[in-house]
Amino acid sequence: MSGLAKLSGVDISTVSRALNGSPLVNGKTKDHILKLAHETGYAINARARNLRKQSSQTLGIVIPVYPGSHQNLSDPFFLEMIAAVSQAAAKFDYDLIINLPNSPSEIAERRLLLSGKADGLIVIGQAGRIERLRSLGDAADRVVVWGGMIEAADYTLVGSDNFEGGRLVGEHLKNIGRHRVVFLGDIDLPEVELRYNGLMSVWNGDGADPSVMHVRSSFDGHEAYRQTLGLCEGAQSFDAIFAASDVLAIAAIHALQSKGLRVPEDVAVVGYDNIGQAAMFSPGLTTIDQNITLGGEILVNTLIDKIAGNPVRATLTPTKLVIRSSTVGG
Amino acid sequence: MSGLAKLSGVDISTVSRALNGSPLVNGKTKDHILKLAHETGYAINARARNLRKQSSQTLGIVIPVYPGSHQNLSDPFFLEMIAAVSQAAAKFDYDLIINLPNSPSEIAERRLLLSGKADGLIVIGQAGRIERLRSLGDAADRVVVWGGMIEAADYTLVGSDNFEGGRLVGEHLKNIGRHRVVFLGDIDLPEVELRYNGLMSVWNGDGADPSVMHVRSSFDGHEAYRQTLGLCEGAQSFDAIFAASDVLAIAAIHALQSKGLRVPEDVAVVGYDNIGQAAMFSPGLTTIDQNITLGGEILVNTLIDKIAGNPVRATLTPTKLVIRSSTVGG
DNA sequence: GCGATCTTTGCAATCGGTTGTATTTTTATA
DNA sequence: TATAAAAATACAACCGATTGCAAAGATCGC
Repeated sequence: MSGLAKLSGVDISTVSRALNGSPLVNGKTKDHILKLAHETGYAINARARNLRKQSSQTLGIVIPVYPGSHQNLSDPFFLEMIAAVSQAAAKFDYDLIINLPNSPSEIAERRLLLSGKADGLIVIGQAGRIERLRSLGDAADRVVVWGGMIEAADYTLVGSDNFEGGRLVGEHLKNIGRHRVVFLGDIDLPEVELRYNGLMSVWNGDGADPSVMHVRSSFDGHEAYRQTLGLCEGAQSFDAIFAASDVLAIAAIHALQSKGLRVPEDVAVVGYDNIGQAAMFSPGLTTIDQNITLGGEILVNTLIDKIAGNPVRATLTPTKLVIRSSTVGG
Repeated sequence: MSGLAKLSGVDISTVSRALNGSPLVNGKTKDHILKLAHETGYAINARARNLRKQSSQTLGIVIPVYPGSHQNLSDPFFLEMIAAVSQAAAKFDYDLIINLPNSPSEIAERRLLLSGKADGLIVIGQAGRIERLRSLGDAADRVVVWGGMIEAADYTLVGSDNFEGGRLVGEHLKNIGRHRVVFLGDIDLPEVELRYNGLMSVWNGDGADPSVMHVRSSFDGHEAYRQTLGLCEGAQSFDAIFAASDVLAIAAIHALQSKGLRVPEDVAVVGYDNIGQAAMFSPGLTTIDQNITLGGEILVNTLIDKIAGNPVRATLTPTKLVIRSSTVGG
């Protein structure tokens, strides 16, 4: 910038104003400076600007996938969320720093904020970290969490309507006459519990005689595979599986087929997320679409609002059922 | 930091040295400062430090997925690569900025570098941007590209051995007696051309009478699906498909099955990448494993070497065939 | 016990912008 | 033409760390 100042014969403060489109600069002067800047390929030094302006035009996204968490980053859900958030942030000229903590206790998230590397943080999922999120203190002003709506949260939450998602699945299964449903997932996780509650709500109080069995599985496909095999070997009969994610559903289908069961004739299977591959794989997967792209946009909009000091409240994004007859037969 | 200086009664220069483990500070003084820093939750201001040190401890990763590129970020390959690079960078205490250019001509990559937001750049894939990569000029000192080894590249390349990958597939198909092979992909892309060449090399000069047909498809699953349908309706017969990515292979399988063809009895299918879901989906997919995790590590190591001014050269990561009998029948 | 040497600490410049305020130049008004 | 108002530009402080160099304090040898 001092180079540009010398070239154009004005003070660097004028160069700075010209480059930032300030109305305090004469039109001709501004054009001249802009031309020189273009010719010399000048780019404003972000480090200096960040220091002076006390901001970094960067958001952080925290993906809680550490060794031993039984979920890895290649779960398409996370990856589609990263894409959605990145694209939304770009619209505001924000860059995105991605952070994968190495352990549940790591405080890399706060580090990003306190050190000023990021102006705000998007945390994907609250499982196992609710306490820590609640103790963010003033840092909470610059954090938005993706997750199921829970009472205990005093931080800003954005998430899809997990209860409604579960309800839609329940309704659909009921419509196609399935009554012995297995819920595959870990209901200790807030989002999963809400889906389970939604499923259960369908049969509340009516005369049917459904049975819903909970089979616990983390979000790891291999665990779901083993659990489903065990299920097949057990005494309980069932005609449908509602899995807490598409990855789990696909693993379950694989396990069922390896036991000679037909999908959907013997067992209907429904997943959750509608990941990009869900439609492409065979059999195509019936699932709940969380609209991750919209979710990412709302996360970013909400966070930028918070950074600007505007009050925001928790947001639910809509949820819809995507039926592919190959897994639910109807 | 000036706060810490006041608290501990020393100059901020001493605080700085203590926090950075300089041997120029008395042991007791250092302990005292560290204790205070811990108690007050102090974190070094990265903005100021970056400005002064002329570095940002941040790498950028550029994923060339723009509207109209017929490939979207949810291709698990990209996403697994992001994970691998992010984890490798974390080992060196580097953060990772992810950049998704909006158009092929966008210069966001240079912007990250010139503005100092990133110390170096990892570019995933060189398709359609070879010229621009070649014109990086001195910026090339801080750029590493993931892609197939091509002569024209005067920038640093890291990639898996695409020729060998193609050769392994060809050999395998030959071993199981398939001779009318369809190559599904776009051989105008350097990486894909190498895979194709590897495939062709298997039959060079020997007495067999194979036919290899090239069916062009971008990396978009829907296009591969349509192309495969067209193939089934065409006059040419074939008993194997080698697809340039797992996403394409899965789409092709889906298309074949919708036409009543059996995989692998009628048509064997092989993919490329070994994405995490490849093993889980049914039928499990035979494919080439590029070892993305290792690739990500090498990318980061190489880039950090370059940033440090060390000379580096192009690197090939190994490639291996992963056979799942459900798609190749043997 | 005193100069020489080694530790430890402080001072001040620096990184490259942004921005409040002062100053100069231009334009408008009387 | 003199003067007030407006526009354009320059000056200088500031953001919060790092680091070369000078200075102060501690230790040592003789």
